[in-house]
Amino acid sequence: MGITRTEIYSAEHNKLGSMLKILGHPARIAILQYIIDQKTCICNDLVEELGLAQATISQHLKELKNIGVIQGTIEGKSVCYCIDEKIWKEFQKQFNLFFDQDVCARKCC
Amino acid sequence: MGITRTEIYSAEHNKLGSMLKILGHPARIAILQYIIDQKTCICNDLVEELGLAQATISQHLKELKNIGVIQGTIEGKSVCYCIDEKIWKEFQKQFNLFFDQDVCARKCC
DNA sequence: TTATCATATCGCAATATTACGATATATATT
DNA sequence: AATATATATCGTAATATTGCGATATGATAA
Repeated sequence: MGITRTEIYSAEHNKLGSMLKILGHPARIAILQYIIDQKTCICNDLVEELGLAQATISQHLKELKNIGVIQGTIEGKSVCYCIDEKIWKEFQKQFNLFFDQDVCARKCC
Repeated sequence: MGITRTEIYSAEHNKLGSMLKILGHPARIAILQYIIDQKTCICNDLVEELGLAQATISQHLKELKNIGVIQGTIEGKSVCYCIDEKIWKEFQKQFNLFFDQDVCARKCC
């Protein structure tokens, strides 16, 4: 136990689930918001901005990179992060495909 | 460590984060999809449908209830679950408010 | 009342996540 | 070359999550 039984779910549900899971942390939402606000890439302003340790920020950035919503390019001695617009919009689309379904109950509730 | 430092984030980010976190599990997505498909309420068809133990399904249902996306009403000896349309749409709206932001990078990437 | 369903809760083991200090790596500056 | 700066990775402690068997609860049926 303790391990999610991904083998019993559809690929779509696993994919959507893992994307939502990664977004489901306030630090990662705050990081995304900061990147969006600054428009341009940022580096370790995040450490000061959020008040988390540098190692922790780096770890969150890695997870966001893993699902593809951000990308980082090396800029001199720092790294420039920005939103990957394509993945961002694709994810939003998938989310809305799920949420646009008719959720009206028939019998009870 | 090990505990998410919610005190350093805005209420909005914490709220959005916890909603996304709960949705970020394939079992809970599969449960929601099943409720949507059946339109009417269901009970422990989910145990057969998903192949998870009854205790596990019950726990996932509880978490979905906690964030308000589903509600359960007692129907004789079983419980009728359905989507709470109001919360559902409200959450979709909050999600899209976040994702509709202009994510275009200025300088690099 | 007793038996039988349906669901919830408890307790626990396995595993995952979060956070951080320490250290590694890689580039820029002196 | 030596130093400084920015970021990544490692190792680890604290905590959270997942899943399940066992048991409790609560309603219906016999």
